[in-house]
Amino acid sequence: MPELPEVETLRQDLSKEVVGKKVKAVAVTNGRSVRRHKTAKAFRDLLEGRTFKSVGRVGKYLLVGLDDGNTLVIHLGMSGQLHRAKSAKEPKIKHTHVTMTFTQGGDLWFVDPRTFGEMFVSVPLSSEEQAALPVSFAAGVEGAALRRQVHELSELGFDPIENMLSWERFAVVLRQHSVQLKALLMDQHAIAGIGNVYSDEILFSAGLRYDRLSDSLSTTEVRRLYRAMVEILAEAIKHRGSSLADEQYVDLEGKTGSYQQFHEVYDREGLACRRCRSLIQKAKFQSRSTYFCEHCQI
DNA sequence: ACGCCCGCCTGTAAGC
DNA sequence: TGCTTACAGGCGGGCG
Repeated sequence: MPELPEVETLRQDLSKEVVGKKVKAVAVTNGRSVRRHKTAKAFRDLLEGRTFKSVGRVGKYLLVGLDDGNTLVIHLGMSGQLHRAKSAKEPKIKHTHVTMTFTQGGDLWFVDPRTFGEMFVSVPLSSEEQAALPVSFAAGVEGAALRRQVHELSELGFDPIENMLSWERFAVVLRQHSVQLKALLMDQHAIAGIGNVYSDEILFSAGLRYDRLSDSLSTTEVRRLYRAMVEILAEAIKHRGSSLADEQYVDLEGKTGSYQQFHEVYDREGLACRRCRSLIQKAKFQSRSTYFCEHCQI
């Protein structure tokens, strides 16, 4: 479940913990986690001996800049975790699929029970190859250089924290499609980083139903949605993300986030809406659960 | 061409 | 009590 706020929390911690560290050894114990590479050895060879220079993020992707110009890309999928181990002797965590050991000491582990997550090293394309790429609508906005460097991510939409559009341009994105709001918020090609949890929280905060069509909003409603998106995500980052009962999101040190205590709708079916006291509803939307307040969201 | 939905996975928990 | 089944969902790909 890690979405933008959880990934951003990890990005902040990683930039303190691993920037400047040199990778001594990489062990892959489940090849599925590095499935974009032909072999686990190909992945290892691109990482061993490299030094981590920076840690960026686009949407739900972590981008670790390497000293040779390549980028280590990490996506946590549903159940991925990164764990900072003090040493390789620490008790193993079940479902640890990739282990990195640093020359300065300490380990970074990639743990992922459901194996939807992945890691890969992205090598920049030649200028001819790059010219042949389809230009995503977000290209040209601030920060697009980072995205172009990782061509695998060239199709991602704008990041609402790193590269938020003006509300007027956001209105254009909404009017470009005629799609239900929750689908648009979760569409990574349009907006990068929002998943099932935060889409519900943003829509409640904006007072809009999940099934309202994106091109049906008044100017006031567009502004409310814009404000809700920025505020909810920023607030969630401040509280180090959400840790839910089954998802078990934890940070590098194994600590949970605390934003779940501020959730207004997600996983609150049958509980009273804190704004109007009517009961929070649960519905199926595109074979996914959706929580909302029938009274507060129109 | 585009939108929907399955398959990939495992752990947890409800239900019979 | 113990087994089976449903559910959780990000994302790529396939099908309609």
